[in-house]
Amino acid sequence: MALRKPTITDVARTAGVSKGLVSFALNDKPGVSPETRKRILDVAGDLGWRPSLSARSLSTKTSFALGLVIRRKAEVISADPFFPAFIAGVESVLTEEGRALVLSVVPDATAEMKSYRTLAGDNRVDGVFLTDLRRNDERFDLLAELALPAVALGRPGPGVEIPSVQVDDTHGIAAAVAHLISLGHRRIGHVAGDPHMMHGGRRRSSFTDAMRDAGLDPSLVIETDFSASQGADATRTLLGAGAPPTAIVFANDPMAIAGLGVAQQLGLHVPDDLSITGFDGTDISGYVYPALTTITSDPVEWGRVAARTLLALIADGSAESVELPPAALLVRASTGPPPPAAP
Amino acid sequence: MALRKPTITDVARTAGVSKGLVSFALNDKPGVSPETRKRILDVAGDLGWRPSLSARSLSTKTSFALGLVIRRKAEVISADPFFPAFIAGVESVLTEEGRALVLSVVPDATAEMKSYRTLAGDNRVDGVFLTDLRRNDERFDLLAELALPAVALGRPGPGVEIPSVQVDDTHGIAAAVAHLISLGHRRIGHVAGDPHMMHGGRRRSSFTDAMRDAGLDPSLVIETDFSASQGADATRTLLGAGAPPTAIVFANDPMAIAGLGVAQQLGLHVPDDLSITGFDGTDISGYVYPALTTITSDPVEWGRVAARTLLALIADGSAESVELPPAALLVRASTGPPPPAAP
DNA sequence: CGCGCCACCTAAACCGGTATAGATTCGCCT
DNA sequence: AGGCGAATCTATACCGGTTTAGGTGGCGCG
Repeated sequence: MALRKPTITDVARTAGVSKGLVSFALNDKPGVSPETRKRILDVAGDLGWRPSLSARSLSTKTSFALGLVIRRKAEVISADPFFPAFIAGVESVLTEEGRALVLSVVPDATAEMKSYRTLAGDNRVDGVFLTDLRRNDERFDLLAELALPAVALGRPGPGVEIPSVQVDDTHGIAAAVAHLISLGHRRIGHVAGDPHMMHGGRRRSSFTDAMRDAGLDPSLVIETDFSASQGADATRTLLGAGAPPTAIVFANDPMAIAGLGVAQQLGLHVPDDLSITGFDGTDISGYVYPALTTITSDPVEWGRVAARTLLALIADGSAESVELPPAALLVRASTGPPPPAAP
Repeated sequence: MALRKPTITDVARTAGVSKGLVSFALNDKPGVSPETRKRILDVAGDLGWRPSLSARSLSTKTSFALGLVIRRKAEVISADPFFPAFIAGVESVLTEEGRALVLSVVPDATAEMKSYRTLAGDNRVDGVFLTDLRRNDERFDLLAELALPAVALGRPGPGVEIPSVQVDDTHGIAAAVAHLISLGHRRIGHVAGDPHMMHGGRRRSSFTDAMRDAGLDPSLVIETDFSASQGADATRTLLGAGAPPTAIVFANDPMAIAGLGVAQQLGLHVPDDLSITGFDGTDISGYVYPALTTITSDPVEWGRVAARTLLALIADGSAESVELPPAALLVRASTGPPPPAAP
């Protein structure tokens, strides 16, 4: 009756070897004859031995877990469809590797810093994912101080050496603008995300660049915090201006959906009176009416690749950054030619 | 220069006591004189000592972490706004307690079971949250076998002894039906969730009960998996029927939004031609047009209470179930009187 | 034949805490 | 004065692995 779960000592005794040798066999280190190794592993299998994670952690100082710190106010967290999908991707890799994901959701910068410190200090994780990169991100210094391996989601600014996994969303925004221009739009607005975040800033400058390249006015931009609420406000502001845009490029889907709501509330018909594009290709964006033209990335794949990259970084001490396929424009029903009235 | 982080031995040596005593002082156990205790804690503070989590885990067999296993296909996970908010609530409690949340996202039942086994076997967590309760849920037996403390989200069926934290969503559905009836609706449909899930089943039967109590036909119900996609399909089916309903009660917000999209696509005006209610009170539901009448729960609070309950269960070996304030109806613009044509 | 070397394996220290058994001190009681 | 018990503290085993320092035996080679 195996009441207690077997330990390495049980395995050693049963196999008639020392426990050190069992450890060698387990981690296939040299110095164990093939026959002995097989015998040990067989015995371990028979006994149903699974080495204790805590004991391993204590002696190796690794936790076999990765960390993800998300900084979002509780009210806003649900609005962002990125994380659940990203996490699903991460998990699909981690479970195969017998590792776990430690999640930390914090409301503000102070708590965020403390969270990284605790995660590292308690040896809870062997590495972390860095999301929502910001300009002059304090976290880079912190991670260096803590000697905590990290993979960035998105391109860190120049001078930062940590590996990253990114998609080129520039291309997607440019494609959206090109699409709208080809439909005949000339006054195009942009409801941008948080300019302090790298991706917010990058999408915004992609928009500006694309407009300028086309010889159009790139100044119809309103910055937000990516929330549906501010997306709605921004839309109202844009549409209330003297010469409102005939199309609006939103920096994410929830804001686009909120913008669509505002337009409809104002009695505008989308896309006849106003064209709208989203960003992210969330599930729900295909089911609003009209279905949103949006720019799709693949957050699940992003999670998978980021997890593999971080594991490689931890194992090898270095890892190559990865560029995922660029975000692609998915044309649906929320974009069309501008109204005849507007030139 | 403290290169190495201090250990209990350093503290003991500096304070001039044995390390056992330091351990006692730390966990305020009896047998330490007040002065000595203070001196030890002072020294610990000066040295910046933080007890090693791995070492503690090894000797106490507790991990100071809680687990959450989410079973969702990767494609669907983003659609569910519950989890991010719930997790934010859990975290707000855990960070204060110096505990972490280990998240596991799995695609199917097999992986789910394995996940619980691994979490328990590796001693990764001291307890778990049980979400998406199902009828004859196999997890109850599994958790008993693993001797893993758990708190259920929602009411487990009879005969199950584990503590739970729940909101009475019956009340919310009933309120929605009452609201629609008071507006004059007589043919009301219901796009239900997964009947294998407890909350899906309960909302459905609440609907049926409320309708029957009002003397109305409770049979206009279509079951779905809670996804926007199936919500859209169900709406099309209901509206395409011989005598379509004048109002539809959806079992969650994403389906309601998808249903709204379908209605608009069919040229119906909401709420003049069709009234719609959602469920969950997600952020985005207030920004679609018309803003959704919905039933609000408070998933953040739910997370907080669930976390506290699970911690109490782990600490004391037992905990009281908690009933949260019932879900409340939030009347917005998507509900109104039925069209005159329909009696 | 004796030496060195390599392959294989053991013994024991170690990671940093917790827990238990026993030592010491001191006050109090008879 | 002697003894008992409570309070306080020390020494040490222990949790279950990893890792290092040695030890043994067999073989090739001069």
